[in-house]
Amino acid sequence: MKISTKGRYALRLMLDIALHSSEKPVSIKEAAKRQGISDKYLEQIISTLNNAGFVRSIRGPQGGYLLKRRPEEYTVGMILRLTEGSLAPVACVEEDMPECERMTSCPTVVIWKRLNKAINDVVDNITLADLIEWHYNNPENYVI
Amino acid sequence: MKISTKGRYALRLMLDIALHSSEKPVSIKEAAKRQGISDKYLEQIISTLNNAGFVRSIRGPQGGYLLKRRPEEYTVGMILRLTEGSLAPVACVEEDMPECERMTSCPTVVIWKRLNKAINDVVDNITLADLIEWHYNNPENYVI
DNA sequence: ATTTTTCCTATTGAAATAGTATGAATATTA
DNA sequence: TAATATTCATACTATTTCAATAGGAAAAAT
Repeated sequence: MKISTKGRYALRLMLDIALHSSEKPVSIKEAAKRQGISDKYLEQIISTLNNAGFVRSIRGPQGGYLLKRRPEEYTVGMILRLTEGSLAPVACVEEDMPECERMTSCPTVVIWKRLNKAINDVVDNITLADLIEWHYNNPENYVI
Repeated sequence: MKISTKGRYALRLMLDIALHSSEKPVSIKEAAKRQGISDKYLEQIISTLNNAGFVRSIRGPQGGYLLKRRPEEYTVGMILRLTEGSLAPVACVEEDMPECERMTSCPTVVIWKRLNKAINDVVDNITLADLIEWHYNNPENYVI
């Protein structure tokens, strides 16, 4: 029941781009350094974000990445699902899952349905804009 | 972000014992057959439950397992945490975790805290007794 | 004594995780 | 136009986790 580095790094990367792309695109090298993450690994992650159209890429020197949309248009859920895959705690409550034949009599499915809803309610109601706002409201982040 | 078979099987096993031990202990062979799970694998799982004192074992022919306490005394969370380990979505929000040094300025920790709370709120508020009750309230389970 | 059960530990194959590595393609700028 | 900085694409690898299997010892009932 863990969120892997892929999802966590993707979130930090999106946030890093949001916070640092006001003047110029954010290169992976730059973001990797700031975040303390391997740049080769981040390259793989940005590729997923890029292919999904979450960011726009600019090649060559001075190139890098920009968000395609405004921060309020990305939920944590969108980013995690893209990079992690489904967040459902068990396969049988995933979207477009052919119902398991003992679904109606399964004594535990109610747990998974509730858990699934609880997880979705959290991740689908926090946006990148929220994270940015909280970041700026935290005095720690001015002590630089 | 998946619950593994260990946790899911442990839950089904506890429920199976709860439902079938009124007259005699439930043997692993029996439970494995009913649940359609490998009995050797279930043996490993029951051993965890037994070592934790969740069940009482009786050896020899006509032996098997009984719940140590009443169904209302076991939450889903107790069973899942025992068999799966911590349910925290990331390590840094686990109990007795030495705080990560950038905790106070971490822009994503708020997500993990909320997610953790949402997960705990679900699993710590469903007991085996609830599962049993729902089971009996489901007409499907009488069509046998 | 035989059988049925739990108990204990080791092994295994497959998949997922968390990266590294290599190099091509593209664009900037000197 | 050459050098450089970047993205883009793909392959590889080491480690760990997952989901069992396997084999046999110990205990208790008949």
